[in-house]
Amino acid sequence: MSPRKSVQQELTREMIMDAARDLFVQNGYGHVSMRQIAKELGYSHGAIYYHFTNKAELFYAMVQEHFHMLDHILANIMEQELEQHEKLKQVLLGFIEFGLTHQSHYEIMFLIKDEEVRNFINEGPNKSYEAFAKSVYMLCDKKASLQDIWSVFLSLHGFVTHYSRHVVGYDEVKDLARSHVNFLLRSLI
Amino acid sequence: MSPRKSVQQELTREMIMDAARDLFVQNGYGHVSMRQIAKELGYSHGAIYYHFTNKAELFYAMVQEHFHMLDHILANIMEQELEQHEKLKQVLLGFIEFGLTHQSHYEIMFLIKDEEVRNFINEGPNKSYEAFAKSVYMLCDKKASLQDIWSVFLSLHGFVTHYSRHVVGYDEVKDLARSHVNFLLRSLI
DNA sequence: AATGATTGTTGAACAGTGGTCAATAAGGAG
DNA sequence: CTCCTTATTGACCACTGTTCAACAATCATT
Repeated sequence: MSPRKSVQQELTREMIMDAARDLFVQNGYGHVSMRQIAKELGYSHGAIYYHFTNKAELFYAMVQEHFHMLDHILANIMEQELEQHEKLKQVLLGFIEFGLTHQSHYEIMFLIKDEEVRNFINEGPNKSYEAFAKSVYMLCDKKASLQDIWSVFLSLHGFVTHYSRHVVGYDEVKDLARSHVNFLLRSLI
Repeated sequence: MSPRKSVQQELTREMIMDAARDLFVQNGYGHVSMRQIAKELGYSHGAIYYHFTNKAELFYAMVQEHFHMLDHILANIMEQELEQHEKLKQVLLGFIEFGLTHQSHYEIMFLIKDEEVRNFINEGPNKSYEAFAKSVYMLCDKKASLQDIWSVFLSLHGFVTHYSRHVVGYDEVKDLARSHVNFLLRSLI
């Protein structure tokens, strides 16, 4: 039974997440095993369970980062100096771009049914959605109903989900995204 | 080594699919094992592999049935005597109802990323979508663009996907579905 | 009726999974 | 130089999808 490593290479949450992120982005949630991650790091799989209780917890830790990322992207767009209508368009496109650029993370954020993972997801989506909804509401001169904003979200979600499934990058569907957003804006304003 | 069963109880594709359907509807694709299905049937799991090459093939066989079901639902609505506008509404609502009533099947039809399953899926979705698109096109007096119809589909897909994730039945979101459909129709016509 | 070929079922085996846990050693504190 | 906490290991468990040699039941042919 070989012992633990010396302190300069002690395993950390960060290290695990970094390794997991890479594998995860390449293969998706379902196709990354704890043993793979451990191997990548040069540790035994048991070690990971010292730092994370679960596969689910490990992946959700990464997801939290990405909800923040989404919030930032949105906030950035809001701070730009653009015509209101154009800004609204950018917000919706920004959501799609985020979803298709971080497909694997979008998957856990909004797609995974796995109860174990979902147990960790509570505030994340709600908070992000609230920021999204508020932005859209402002950019519509407060003329849009909450239900309509919700419909917009669901419709963007549909776009991302569909093209995520066929593993397409954002660039490849930029034009379609634009057209979709225009379609949605037509009934929003 | 116990031998095979006598002919009155010989295993068939139908029998396997029936058992699989039940388990699958209850637990979703990822949480049904071949051994479970075999147990349900009173056979060893190896026997299933005589009739289906794969778990993926088994489940896709069921999915094909459900694409036909979706087509029928659509065709039924089209045959009803309704005002055009109302009929269009029913088509869109019909899609959502189908998706939320057969969540597990919708999952494989439109959601699963698994390459193995996707290898079997080729014509199914395309054919169904074409029928859907044609219907919508007709009911709009041929005034809607193909891109808009595609956007409608993606938006319905988003609705189903979202509420599927939270395992809600159609009845519980009927009103929301209606509101979503109205939102979409507003920019379609 | 006997023989042979085909068809269908079994269960052991394989490589993989997530997760647990006793054993063990490294490093710090006294 | 002890004691204690902390981190790591790897055997182990129960499970997964899949393969396949062994074998029996059935059908076809002589």
